[in-house]
Amino acid sequence: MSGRRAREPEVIIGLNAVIVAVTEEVPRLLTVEPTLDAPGVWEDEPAGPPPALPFGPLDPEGDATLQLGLRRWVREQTGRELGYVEQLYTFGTRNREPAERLGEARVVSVAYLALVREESPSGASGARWLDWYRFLPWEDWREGRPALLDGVIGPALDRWAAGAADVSSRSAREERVDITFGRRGGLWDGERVLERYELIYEAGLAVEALWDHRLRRLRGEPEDGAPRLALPRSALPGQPMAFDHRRILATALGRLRGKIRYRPVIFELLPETFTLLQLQRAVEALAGVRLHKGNFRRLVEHGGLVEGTGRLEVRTGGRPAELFRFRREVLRERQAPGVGLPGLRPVTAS
Amino acid sequence: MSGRRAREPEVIIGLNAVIVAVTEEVPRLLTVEPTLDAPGVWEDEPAGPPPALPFGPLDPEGDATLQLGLRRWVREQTGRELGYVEQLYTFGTRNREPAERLGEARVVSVAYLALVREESPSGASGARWLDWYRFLPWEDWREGRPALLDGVIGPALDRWAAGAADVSSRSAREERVDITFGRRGGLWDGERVLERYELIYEAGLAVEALWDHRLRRLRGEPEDGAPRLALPRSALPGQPMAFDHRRILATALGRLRGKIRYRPVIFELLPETFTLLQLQRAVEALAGVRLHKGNFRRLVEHGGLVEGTGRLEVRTGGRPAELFRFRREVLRERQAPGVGLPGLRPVTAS
DNA sequence: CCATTTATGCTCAAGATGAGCATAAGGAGC
DNA sequence: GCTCCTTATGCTCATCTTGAGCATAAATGG
Repeated sequence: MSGRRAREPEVIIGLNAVIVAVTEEVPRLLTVEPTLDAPGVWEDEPAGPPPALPFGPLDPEGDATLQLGLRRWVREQTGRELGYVEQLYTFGTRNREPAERLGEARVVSVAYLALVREESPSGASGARWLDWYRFLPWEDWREGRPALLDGVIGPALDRWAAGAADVSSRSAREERVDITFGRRGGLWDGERVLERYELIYEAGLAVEALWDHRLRRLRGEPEDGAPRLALPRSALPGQPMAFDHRRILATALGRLRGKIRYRPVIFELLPETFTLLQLQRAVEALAGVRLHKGNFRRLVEHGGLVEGTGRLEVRTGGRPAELFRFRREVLRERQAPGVGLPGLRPVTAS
Repeated sequence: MSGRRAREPEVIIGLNAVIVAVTEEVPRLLTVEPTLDAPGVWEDEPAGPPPALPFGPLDPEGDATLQLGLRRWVREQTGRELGYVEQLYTFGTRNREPAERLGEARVVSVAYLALVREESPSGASGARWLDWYRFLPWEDWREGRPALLDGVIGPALDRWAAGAADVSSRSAREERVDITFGRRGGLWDGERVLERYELIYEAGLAVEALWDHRLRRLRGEPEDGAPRLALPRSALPGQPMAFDHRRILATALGRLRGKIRYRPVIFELLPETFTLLQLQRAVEALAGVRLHKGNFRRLVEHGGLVEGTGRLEVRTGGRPAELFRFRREVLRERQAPGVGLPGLRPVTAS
């Protein structure tokens, strides 16, 4: 077997958590200040180091499973006990983490998605709940098609496609842009969040490309030319996150949007009882689109996903609404109990 | 940060590949003889060491990404260049791998799913293509409900549920069995493959439980009592695989069944052109159910997933069939182009 | 009392789906 | 050539599902 060395190079398993809550119709993300020091990488960032996802290393001797390791350090760092946790993806690209810059070790990160209910400010210092659409603003279509798409992103993607080396790679780029962003008669697919972020990154619309290049330089890696940003820093769409954390966030959002369609995970984000509008608003917050009220109600009520409690919520701003709860029995009745299929389509009127 | 030690314990990243092909309506899996030696673990196996999934370690210095590492050693070991590759899941439970038994290192395995077309016998020694339903026979409903389910598995699951410590944990077990295996009016959900395997493992229906326990003993781990098999070895459902590879296979099958519904991955397994029946048989092989011919045809033709070539296939055994090809344009036309939604439902008549 | 807001129930057309039937066009056996 | 068998292909039809909108109910704030 080639490539193996007598002295094994060291590997560290990192565990990243995308901890999500929905409050006041806003999908929020628990962020921290980046803990691993990365001198020089963010030195010219006007706002200081960008927000990072919570991170902790696996204890290879102490943690019996990866998920238990994640739960352990989230508990240690925030005092919070996680409920619903699901593995997202494992990121192993070299030089993702500044720790690698020192030649210490290869860092492979296993990212998890956690859904929590309450939005307590959290015990950790520097921890903050932030609207996740501030990092991926083009994903929020609840107020209509984001102006960013036509004003900033579209033209930059066109320039990127036009800048391809030859004709065939140009048409490949064009097709990729069309499919990923639903252009030219195509449809916007809410789940292609990661593909869109990666395209935006490649097209020079993400500052992270600069930082990544700086890290590679600091480590003396082979370079394929410094990336050029397509726009001045202040005009780039969305706020950046530390390291490759925006990519992880995009993975989480795409996965979650898919999952609410066929598994009742949305209830992990809601209180025990809720009105149907609260439920709808939570789904809309994740899906990033507005839904038809009557049809949504029919979907969840006739679909057996919820049942009324008989109690009323009076602080609705209008007629009082019945409080509903999740109906567990649906798990054995229906094949893929979730909201959607294909119900998750944008709506014109409410 | 608690739990960290001055001298970092070693970690090895393993890369596992579930390499799948469909030939002659049989979904096949590339297996090898287990390479890591595990003395004592399979000593009383009548048939010798069980088949294993191909495995290779990540080269932390040489491999720029995990997927490139996977592609590298598959190329090195089998001479085969992989096409479609998708990350499946990362398995990090302690003592999964016999290498850990020696106290050498913690092994964390990133499993990948690869879809290939041809079924060449492969260059590696000991490599074999095996029908994957031999490992998970209860997942194949193409010839009707597997007799195994009522004859062997069902009663054993009932005994397992009845053996719970108290009433509430018993009813929890019962509910889990009902949902996972679609009992008591519930529906069989083809995608819950992993959940079913895990239940079968817990209920003492998988030999792997014995091996795992043996490994823990050899390492001097805390034991929670030797697992008792629910049946004599020869009566256990399905053939075992080495280590936790049957679990990885179950993960792959479940993921693939889900994916064919909304992404056109099925075409990765077919030749450039194919008849509609070949396409249907391939889908059935993965989904494990028979489909309605007319409706399937309507789904893929009207759904714009395929287009006729005008050429005919004559060796059909009946009237010649038109050869079709995948229609790439569907990627930009449709939201989730795949076979199903909800089309993938078993059928009574053909 | 009225405008506004949210809740809830209902209708209706269009489209998708499940199931089956009928006919077409090959080959094999005689 | 004829019959039977096999697979291909086209079509129907009842039933559900979905998208969109309307009407009424019940709260609040002026």
